[in-house]
Amino acid sequence: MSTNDTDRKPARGTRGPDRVTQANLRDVALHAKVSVATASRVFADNPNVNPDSRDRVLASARELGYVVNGLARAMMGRGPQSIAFVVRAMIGPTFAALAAGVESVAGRNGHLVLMSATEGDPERERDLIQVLRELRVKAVLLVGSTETDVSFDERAAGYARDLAQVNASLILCGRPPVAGHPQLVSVDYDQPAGVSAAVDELVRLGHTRIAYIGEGPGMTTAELRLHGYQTALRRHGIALDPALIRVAANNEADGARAADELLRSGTTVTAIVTMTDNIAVGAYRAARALGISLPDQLSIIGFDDAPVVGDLTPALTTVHPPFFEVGVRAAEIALGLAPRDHVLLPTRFVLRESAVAPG
Amino acid sequence: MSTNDTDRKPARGTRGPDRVTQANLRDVALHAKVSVATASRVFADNPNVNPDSRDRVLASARELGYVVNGLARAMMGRGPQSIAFVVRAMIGPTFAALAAGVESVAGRNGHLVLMSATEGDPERERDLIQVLRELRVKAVLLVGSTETDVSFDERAAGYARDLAQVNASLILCGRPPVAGHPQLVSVDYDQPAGVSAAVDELVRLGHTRIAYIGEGPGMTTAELRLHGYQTALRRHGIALDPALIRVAANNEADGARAADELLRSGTTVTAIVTMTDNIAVGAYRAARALGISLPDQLSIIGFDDAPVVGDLTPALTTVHPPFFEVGVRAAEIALGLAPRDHVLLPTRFVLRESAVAPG
DNA sequence: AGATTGCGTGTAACTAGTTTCACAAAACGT
DNA sequence: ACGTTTTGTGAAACTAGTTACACGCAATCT
Repeated sequence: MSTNDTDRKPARGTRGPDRVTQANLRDVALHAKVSVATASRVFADNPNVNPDSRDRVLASARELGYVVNGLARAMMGRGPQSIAFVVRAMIGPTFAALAAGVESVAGRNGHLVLMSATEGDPERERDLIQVLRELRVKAVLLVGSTETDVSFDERAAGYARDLAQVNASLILCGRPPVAGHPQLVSVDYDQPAGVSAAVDELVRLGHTRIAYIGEGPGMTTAELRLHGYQTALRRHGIALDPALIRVAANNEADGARAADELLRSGTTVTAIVTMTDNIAVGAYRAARALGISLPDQLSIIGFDDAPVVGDLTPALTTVHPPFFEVGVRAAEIALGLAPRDHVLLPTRFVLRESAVAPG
Repeated sequence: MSTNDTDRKPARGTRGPDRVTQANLRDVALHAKVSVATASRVFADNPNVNPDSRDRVLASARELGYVVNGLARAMMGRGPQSIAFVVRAMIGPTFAALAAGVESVAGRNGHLVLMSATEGDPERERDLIQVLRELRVKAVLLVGSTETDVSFDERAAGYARDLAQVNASLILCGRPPVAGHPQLVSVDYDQPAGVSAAVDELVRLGHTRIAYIGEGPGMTTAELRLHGYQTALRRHGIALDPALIRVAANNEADGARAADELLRSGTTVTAIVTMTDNIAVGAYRAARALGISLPDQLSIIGFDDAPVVGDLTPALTTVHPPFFEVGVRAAEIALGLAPRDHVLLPTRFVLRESAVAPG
């Protein structure tokens, strides 16, 4: 035994010169005069260990500053697993609420959450999923609106296949199931229904000249919300007027620009439904700048129920999407706590001051 | 060789019955008729590999559906490392901006970001850091306001020590350095200076009865911002009136409650500085409800420059903290791209409509 | 008393990679 | 043609754990 002892240099690994080599399980076992197996059992909370040995191992661990190597553990399929949260950009309360929902479930169940942003770059997306696959994450949540073209559908199906290879799953959050690939589970909120509810309310109030401002086609959220507007109007027997549909990027400045153009176009408009609260705020600005009084001369309804919009003048009527709940449900599926079925959560229409009967 | 072949059962590991065992490097090497060492070199992008062997290995890998095991790699100190982002709660644009800053740096440098919430529970915080330590993260960013008592300071120093043991570091974000532990690096923005700038502007406009509404003592952000108010008043030779300092939780409803009590207390108040925009929005509500006209009868200045507050009526004057930049700088230190020095970033005063000369 | 059960433990074989070292063969220089 | 480098490769020893299996010994059961 003593030969074996001297045989082993104090720091076996010949790494960096300054880096004090970390004590490992072997060192602890040796110091506690037990086998590695017994030492391992102590840290794995295996009950079949003599209390005496356990104490010696724990004491040695403390003395040597031993910290279990979670990576070695993970390799054996032990220890906490992780799920990945992949989003286009970490922006705003939407991201925060979704992330919080995911983390709350993961945290409660001893899982870790990896968060990454793709910046909309498919190459980065692909690289990221490759890395996550190598790290054997349990699931990848692909969060948010995505391109509506087939290229995304195929990409996503490829990711799902690749992930399945390592027993991981892909879950889409905040966008609907992919057309040709029903096995690709989606957790979404009913975006068209949300916008339809807004239109319904305006029609009920007596509006017929209802405009829509939102992003142009290409992304799921843009198309779904526009679609909600169109189907609601059709359902009410109101003809779609192309002059009433305007394209704007999802920010206040461009929303203001689009609203300004719309309001100065000469077309009669008594109400505007916007794709997002951001655009609605832009519409407020444009209307104000043109001397249009809100809400009596123009009703505006947003979407997202962002913070503070309820304190605008007039308080913005909007649609509240259950972002936190989407995160929760997606995480539950990711962890196998819920069946792998598509989920479509309802939105809540929030009637405030900005929608009234036409003047 | 054929004996060796049959000797190995197709699925060596006797794991779950349905789970098709993953091909590993040995399988690939065998299939490509090279040694594991050579196969390893192929995936490690080691140039000393015959193109012919490389092709055979890659072909075998494809055929067997081989995915490098990143966990095994990580154990060897290869592959992507990760940094952890630990926050009290994943709420609002503050969290989002900080997270985005961290992720942008980490992502660009091939690192992964683990995000977790403590919910303010020190036990969960401790467990979390233990897990992160075991997983050999490169750094833990402890984000946001923390308790001001010594218990936190000691806890944090303990975390730093524990993390140092595994060559990881602790970085505090959005709170100042810990008093007795200067080695504990902090990345913060100048919170007192931000509030002071708000007070300075109000004094310049002619206000002397300037109230403050914010959280009570106990957390760093609450104390720093209040302190900025107090020092600015003192600097201007204005006596501190305890009746002008009100406590409110950081939300609109409680901000409204506190503002209501203040405005109905009989004390003269011509301006309110609030700890956060949330509270400022509550103050708007309370003032409105009491028939006080904004901004001519009452100036209000917030802090955080949350989205949409610039579109309130009147547009909220506030202080813009560089949250994204804080995240960036913290991540740079975490990755060793910047020196381990304390960072204190400036805030930007955003003058809008809610602060005017007293009526 | 003899058989049976069960606890505690160690050996050795796993998890899946990387890397050092030695050694051959090919390429290059004289 | 001969020595020297370069290149490519494989065996084996590492990274740091877990765990199946066997075995000794003590406690309980017939």
